[in-house]
Amino acid sequence: MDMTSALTAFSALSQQTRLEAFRLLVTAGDTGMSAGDIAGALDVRQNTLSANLSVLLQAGLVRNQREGRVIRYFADTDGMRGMLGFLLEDCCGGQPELCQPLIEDLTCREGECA
Amino acid sequence: MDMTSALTAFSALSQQTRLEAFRLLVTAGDTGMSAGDIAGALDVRQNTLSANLSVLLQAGLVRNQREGRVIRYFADTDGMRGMLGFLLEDCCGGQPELCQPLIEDLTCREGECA
DNA sequence: ACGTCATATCCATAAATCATGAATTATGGA
DNA sequence: TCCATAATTCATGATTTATGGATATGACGT
Repeated sequence: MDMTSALTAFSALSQQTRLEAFRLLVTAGDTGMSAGDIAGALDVRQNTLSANLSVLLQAGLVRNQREGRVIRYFADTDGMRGMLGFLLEDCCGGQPELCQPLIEDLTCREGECA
Repeated sequence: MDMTSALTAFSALSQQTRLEAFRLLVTAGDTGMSAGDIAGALDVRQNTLSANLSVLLQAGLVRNQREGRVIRYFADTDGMRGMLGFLLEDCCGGQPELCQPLIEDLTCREGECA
């Protein structure tokens, strides 16, 4: 992940509809959601959502897949990882004590996870 | 962290000078950097950088502290944590298998850290 | 008090971004 | 082939954002 890609990713998440859509897809996990369902859930017009999804696509934060008439979208884990890695890159290498508690907090609490 | 704060944070990081400044501060850790040093390192005009730092401040991603004539800036770990937590919120709760590898990859490898 | 250095703020202009409506492509069923 | 549905693309006007010059604040040394 380079500076330009990271900027594109952060920029993509800096708009309400896109951030909401992305979080929806993160929650949906491997199941994903169709463009129409996302539009319905967020109460946004179809073309507006479509434009926003394509921004997320270009940013590498979501993937999509045609299923008949429906186009299903998924959060792209690799894209997220790249973005977050870029942000924290030298934090971990240079200043472990800054990075460690941050990671710990993100990790699931109380064994809820895995 | 609510939607509005998260949007402000992502928006703050979606501009090159600000993203560079923030990463610089992440690397600097507890030492922080003066506004002037940041401007020098990034080769940006003083007033432009000042405006950008104030955006990062408002977004809760950096803190600052006056030291005589100099104003020293620091990455705000709590702010970062809030932003990332918001982004991954229901990923962890709802779909552990999506979240876990992401966290693992961010965690320092090979015991380099801590 | 004065000069100077380090930052911040104000203001105007240039540039980027966003939601919308209209038109378009692609798919599946009758 | 014709129609309806799902989604995208395009052009536009409105809003937002970035930048640079000038100016203001605040702190230090003399």
